[in-house]
Amino acid sequence: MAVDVRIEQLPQYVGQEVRIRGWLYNRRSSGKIHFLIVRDGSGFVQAVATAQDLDPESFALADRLTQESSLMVWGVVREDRRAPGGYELSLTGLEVVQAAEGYPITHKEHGVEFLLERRHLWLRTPRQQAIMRIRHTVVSAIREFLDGRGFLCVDAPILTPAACEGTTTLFRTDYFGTPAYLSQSGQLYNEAACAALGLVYCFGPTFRAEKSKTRRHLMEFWMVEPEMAYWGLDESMALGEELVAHVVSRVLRDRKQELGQLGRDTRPLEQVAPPFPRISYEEALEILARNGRDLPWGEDFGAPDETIVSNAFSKPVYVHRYPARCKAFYMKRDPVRPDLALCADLLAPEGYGEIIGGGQREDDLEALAARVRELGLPTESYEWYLDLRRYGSVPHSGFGLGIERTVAWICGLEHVREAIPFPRMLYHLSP
RNA sequence: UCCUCGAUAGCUCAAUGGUAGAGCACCCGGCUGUUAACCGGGGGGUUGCAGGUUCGAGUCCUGCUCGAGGAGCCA
Repeated sequence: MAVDVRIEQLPQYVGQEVRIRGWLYNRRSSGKIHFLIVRDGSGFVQAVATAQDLDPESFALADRLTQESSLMVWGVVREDRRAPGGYELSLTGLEVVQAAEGYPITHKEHGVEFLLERRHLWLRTPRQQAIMRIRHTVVSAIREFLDGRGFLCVDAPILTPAACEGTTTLFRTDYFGTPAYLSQSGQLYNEAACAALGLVYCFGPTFRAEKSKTRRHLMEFWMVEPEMAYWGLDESMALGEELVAHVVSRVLRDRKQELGQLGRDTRPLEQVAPPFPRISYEEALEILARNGRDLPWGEDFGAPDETIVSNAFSKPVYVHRYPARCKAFYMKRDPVRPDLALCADLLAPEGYGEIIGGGQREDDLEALAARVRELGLPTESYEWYLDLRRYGSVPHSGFGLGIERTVAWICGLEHVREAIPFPRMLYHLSP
C-alpha cells in the first residue's frame, strides 16, 4: 500500500511505493518512455512512465498530460544519477485530478508585464518558489531572534487616524464617515507598547502612497519594528546588526539550495557578521566627496549616494547622526551636536540601499511638543503620544527593517516586486 | 510629477520605405533515458490607438494610450 509522501521526503523512501499529490510541471517523451516532472510544493521530482510498469490506459494518459494539470502519481522511489535531484519515481499508477488547458506560462522566456499580470500562476515557478521559501525563512529568523531576546510581539493598528510621520503621503479610506489612513509605520504605537512591556516589536504591512517607480519601492510592504525602553542609539544599532547577521546566517544554513536556484553568489553574504562598520553622516559625506559627489552639508542622500557609500564596504554599513532637519520630528537630538539627530540607517551592500532606519526617540515633553507645533501637526492627534512623555518618560530607541528589501538583497533580486507574493506597485494593483 | 526607452502571432523576438517571418506554445505524426528533449507536418496577424507624409508605412512625422527603467521620497 503506497504511503502519501511529500517530494522533499523522498530520500527516506527509497525502494518503497509512494503516492505524490501535486501538479505536472513539465513532460518529456521519447515514445515508449515518458518523463513527468511533478511538483507538490515541497519540491520537484521526475516520474518515469514505461509500458512495463504501467497499465496501457495510464501509459497513454501520461503522454497526453498538459502542463500544470493536477494529478496523483504512484511509484517506486529510486536513486538515479540521471534524474534532476538524484531521486526519481518509477510510475506504477497515475490519476488526473483536473486537466489544465492552455497554461499561459510556458518554459520559455516571458516579459515582466506578462508575468506580473499572472502573478497568481507565476508563483508556481521554481524561481518564485525559491524566493518565497527564503522570505519565509527571513520572517521566521526575525521572530526567532527577537523572541529569543525577550521581545514581545505587540502589533500596531493598520487603520490610523493621522500620519505617523506627517510628511509622506498616506492612503485614505472612509471609516464610517470619518477619514482614516493606512499605517505607514507602527512606531508611535510601538512607543506606547514599549512603555508597557519594555522590549516589543510589531510586524506587519505598511503603506506609502508615494508615486515611487523604482526597483526598491512598493506601495505596500512589510516591516518589523522593534522598540526598546531604556535603550540608546548604540544599543539599538547593535541589535540591528545582530538581527541582520542572524537572518543572513539562517538563510545560508537552511536555504542553500534556493540560493543556488537563484544563482546568488553567497560569498558576500558569508561576510555579514557583526560588527558592521559605523560611520557618521559627515564621514559619509567625505566618502562621497572622494568619489566625486560633492554634497553640501545638510542634504539628504539619494539612492546613488547610498550606493556609493555602501560600495565602500563589504558588509552592511550604518550611517548615523544625520542632520536633524532631514529626519522625522520624533528623533532625539544629539546632546553634543544639537543640529544632528540620534538616528542610524543601515545600508545593505551591493547597491540594495537602506534596509533599516531608526534611532533614539525624543523623550522630553517640551522638546517634542515644540517639534509638533513647529511642523504644524494637529496637536490633538498627538496628545496620546505626548502622554508617553508625561507619564514615566524614559530614553528609548527603535528601528524598522524592511522585509522585501532584505529579501531582495539576500536573494540578489533585480527588483523588490519578486520579494513579496503579490506586489502592490504604482499603477499595479492586481492580481 | 519629471527624464529615457519601448509596444509586430498566445509567449520571446526578427523584418534597407517595397509580398509580415522564426523559435516556443497549441493540433497531428515519429522516437525506451529525456534534462527549457529532439525530428517532420499544420493552423495561427486590424504590426497598441488616431491622424499625417508617400505611388507605397511594421518602418518616417504628430498626438494619445499602455508598459519598462531611472529621479524625487523612503524601508
